[in-house]
Amino acid sequence: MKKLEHKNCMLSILPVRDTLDVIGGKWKILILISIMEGNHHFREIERSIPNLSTKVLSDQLKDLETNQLISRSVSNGFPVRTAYTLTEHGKTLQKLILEMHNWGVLHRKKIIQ
Amino acid sequence: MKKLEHKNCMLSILPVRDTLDVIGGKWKILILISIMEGNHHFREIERSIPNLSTKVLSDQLKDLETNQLISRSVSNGFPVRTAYTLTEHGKTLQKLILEMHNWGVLHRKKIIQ
DNA sequence: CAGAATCCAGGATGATACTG
DNA sequence: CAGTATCATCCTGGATTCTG
Repeated sequence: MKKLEHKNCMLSILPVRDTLDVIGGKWKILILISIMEGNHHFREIERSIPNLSTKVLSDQLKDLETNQLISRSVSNGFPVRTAYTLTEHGKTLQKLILEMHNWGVLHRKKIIQ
Repeated sequence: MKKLEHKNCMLSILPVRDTLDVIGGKWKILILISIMEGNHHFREIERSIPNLSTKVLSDQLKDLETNQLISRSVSNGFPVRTAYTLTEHGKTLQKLILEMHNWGVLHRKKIIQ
């Protein structure tokens, strides 16, 4: 079985890209972690993450909901009260986030020195 | 121990962000995987990843080298022949990439249905 | 409180041509 | 082959204001 020239590796890559689409970017993981750590309301999440604007938070929450990582529930009182929580599917991300955390720590050690 | 209002979770988040800075974005992981799979020369890597332009590849390779994930060696012949390979540090990413791959597969199943 | 609507700037990305 | 140089473009992200 000969090795191909410039092997095209898109097949093995697509799932990785899917993952990055869903949790990559500047804010998505931060928002997920914030919710995991107990922040459930819009302003709560917003204030827990420095430099996060309302528009960006709003956009990102929609994406996360579309990808079924979080669910949104709205109270019927006034003022309106919403709550964002992780779905079961969202919870499957925790292991991956932990891995990313660990590697980040390792990398910082490696680079700083 | 009372739970804080809008708990600020930046401390637990910084390492995750480091990781995303290093391997996030549209191309970095694809390039790493391409090298892992046996593509070592500039044109080889370029052709293995659809829609990747030479400028972007060049930029990204520099970033990866700066972060000590890959190393670059140049032959003394003509035409010039370069080879990119994973460093030991770069290899520590393989586990994480595998996790991302697995989660991507899981997620696609979840969403498609 | 929860978010939508606008508007805007800067960086990331891309296409193409060129050099050694 | 292995890139660099330029220039165009897209798009994320950010500031601000406004509504229910």
